[in-house]
Amino acid sequence: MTDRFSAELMRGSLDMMVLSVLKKGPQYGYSIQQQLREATRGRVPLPAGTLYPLLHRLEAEHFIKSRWDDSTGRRRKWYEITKPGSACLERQAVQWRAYADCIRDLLEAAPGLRPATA
Amino acid sequence: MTDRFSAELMRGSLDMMVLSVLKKGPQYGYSIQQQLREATRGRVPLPAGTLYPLLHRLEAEHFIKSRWDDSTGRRRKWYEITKPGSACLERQAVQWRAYADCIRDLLEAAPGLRPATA
DNA sequence: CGCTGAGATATCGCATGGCTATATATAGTG
DNA sequence: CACTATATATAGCCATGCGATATCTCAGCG
Repeated sequence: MTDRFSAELMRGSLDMMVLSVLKKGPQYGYSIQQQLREATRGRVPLPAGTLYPLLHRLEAEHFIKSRWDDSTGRRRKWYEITKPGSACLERQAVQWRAYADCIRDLLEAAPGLRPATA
Repeated sequence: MTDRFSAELMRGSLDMMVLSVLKKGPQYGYSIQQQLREATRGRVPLPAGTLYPLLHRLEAEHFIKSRWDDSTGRRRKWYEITKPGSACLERQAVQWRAYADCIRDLLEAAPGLRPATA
């Protein structure tokens, strides 16, 4: 029931997910991972090998910026969404909603694929 | 406004889209391409370099089966969805709806990202 | 009749990006 | 002390969408 979503399915939305988490406030990598996992009831585990390269990419594109916090024993790199990042997120959200509607229409046009309630 | 959706966004749903078109009845490659483009108002153009390898892959997985029609001058390869293909499509549709709901929740949880109507 | 554009399929090679495995280091717990 | 959780990072693999390119047929036009 609550299996994780397939990697190929999530591809293309992961950036948006991470940005949407950061939109609520600064976070460090590990906490983003946890928040996403909890918010999706375990269906988006976002492994470290995906998360960190993704954050580096977003930073290289200036959609987020980071600073280290070495004050505690655990080195943490805090990330914050930038203004271009917010704009990008907004664009992605708009595009995503249009896409979701598009797919929904396609699925409903195919026989025998109506949602369970039908 | 009606730009095509980004490749990365569509990745992971293309198989499902093609299967959902074939669910309505047998089609040949070129006609699948046209139907998808029209049904999505040009936002899913599905170029030949994507379409044909995709069809070969689906056939290798036995989700669709094909036969040539050489009766007309134009060689056409007709595709038909199989029983396993229908089952696969149904699974993908269920997963996709769950995923879409999941993303919607994430986006609505982020400040300033509510749909335009809000 | 040759040219052009649409119809129709196919494949190569590149680019993107998610994942596993691995590495490193600290903190807390039995 | 061993083990788990916290915390970040990278190399290399793998899947797949796309542009470019190649064939071949047919319809229309001058």
